[in-house]
Amino acid sequence: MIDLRLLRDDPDRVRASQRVRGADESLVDALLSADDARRAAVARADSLRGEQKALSRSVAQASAEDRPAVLARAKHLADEVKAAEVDQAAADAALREAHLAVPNVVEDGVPPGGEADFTLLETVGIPPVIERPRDHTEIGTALRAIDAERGAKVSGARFYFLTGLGAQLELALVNLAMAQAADTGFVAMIAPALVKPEIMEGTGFLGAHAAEVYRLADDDLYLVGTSEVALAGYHSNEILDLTALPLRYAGFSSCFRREAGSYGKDTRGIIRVHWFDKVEMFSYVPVDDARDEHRRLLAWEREFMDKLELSYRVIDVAAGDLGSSAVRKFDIEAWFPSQGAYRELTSASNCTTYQSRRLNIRARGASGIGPVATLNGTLCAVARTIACLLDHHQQPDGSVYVPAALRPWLGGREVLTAP
RNA sequence: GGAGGCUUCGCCUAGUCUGGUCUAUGGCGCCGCACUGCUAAUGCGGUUUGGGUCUCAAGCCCAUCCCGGGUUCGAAUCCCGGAGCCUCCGCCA
Repeated sequence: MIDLRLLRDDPDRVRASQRVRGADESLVDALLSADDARRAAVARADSLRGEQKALSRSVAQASAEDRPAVLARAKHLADEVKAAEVDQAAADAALREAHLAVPNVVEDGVPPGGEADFTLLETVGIPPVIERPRDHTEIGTALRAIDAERGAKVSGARFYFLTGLGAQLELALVNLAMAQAADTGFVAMIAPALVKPEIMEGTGFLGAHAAEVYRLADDDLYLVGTSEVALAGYHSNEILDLTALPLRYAGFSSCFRREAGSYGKDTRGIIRVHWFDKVEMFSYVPVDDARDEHRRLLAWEREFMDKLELSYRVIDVAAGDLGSSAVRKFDIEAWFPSQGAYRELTSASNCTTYQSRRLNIRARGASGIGPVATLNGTLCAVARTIACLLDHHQQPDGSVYVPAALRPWLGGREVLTAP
């Protein structure tokens, strides 16, 4: 939810944000009028309620002969209050709906446009030159690290087993990511993959991307699509101590995505799957520090990429591709030789106060209680990272080079070879 | 899954049976002031959270006693539904 005060004071800024997102500007005016309507309804109900309260109090003191008349008036007033409260509830609901429909106000400098309109910030490393590169599915199958066929047999398309070296590789990546996070001051977390509706709603994933989310109807729970969800919900309905910020968590959890509408995309291998594990960085910071924290998250993501000795590029995602919560998003795309293309491995988003408002997370400081900013960044989305490692570090003899940073977690192994 | 108990403004707590100055008691903590060589102690005052109004200052008003309904002129209090925690029984990795 955006700040209604900002909306009232500077609606043009919100309109401009909608424009660069390619989103509907009229939503801004709908929100403004819903806000006005709600305040009017609240004022009316409040004053009626005040009147009724005063009259009610007088009932006990009224003399016996006055009482019936007072009661009759009070009863009438009670009906009016009830009607005003119905109006207020409707106005509240209308405001909330209009409020949820407006995405976060994008940061200055974000490129306008859609998916293809990103700005290239930097290219790091030189993509390896490989003659007739094989893709990760072929390599992973030969190493008996990935068993996609049995994944499909047991769970369906876009499922897989990591076996032997593949399983060890996941554990190594998770360990490496968690070790880096701990060194950087993050609190390690193993987070639930099932969350309540209000948490899912609060993180903004039930808007435009609702079709992506698995829902367990029998239990009214959602499967998270990213570890960010549980980490954002962790402090929901809390007032944090401003001096205790930043609070930084590194969460490990499974993530689930329906991949609705992605038929035909990345059908081979484990690049786009219904389930994968992930280590995610999540920060709660003072509002003024969000921009800097965003750059820090990106730097830590790059550090991890460098440890994996991957060549990659950093892009500034265009406004139309941001998602409702983020004001800006930096993606790291690593080189996949078999595809001759850079593919997204990590993503760092600054959600400013958008999620914290929805989840009712605030901070108490010297100048009172105020909002906090939340940010998230991928440290390691395991399945896709394994896919990239196999592809990027493949050797002519079919083995796979193991980056030095990963070796301690793989028993010192320098190359992966078929067992 | 079954039975019982509990949930009050940061923490603890009074109030619930018997509806009405509950505009929620007291303690702890915290903040301010006073006193005092300093600290401590003591005294006085303040201290839930959100919303509305407003010269966005004070003030005033409304909501808030786990959540949602209901009864009533009036609900922390009565009724119904739900959640969480605790104890016991059953089941279970």
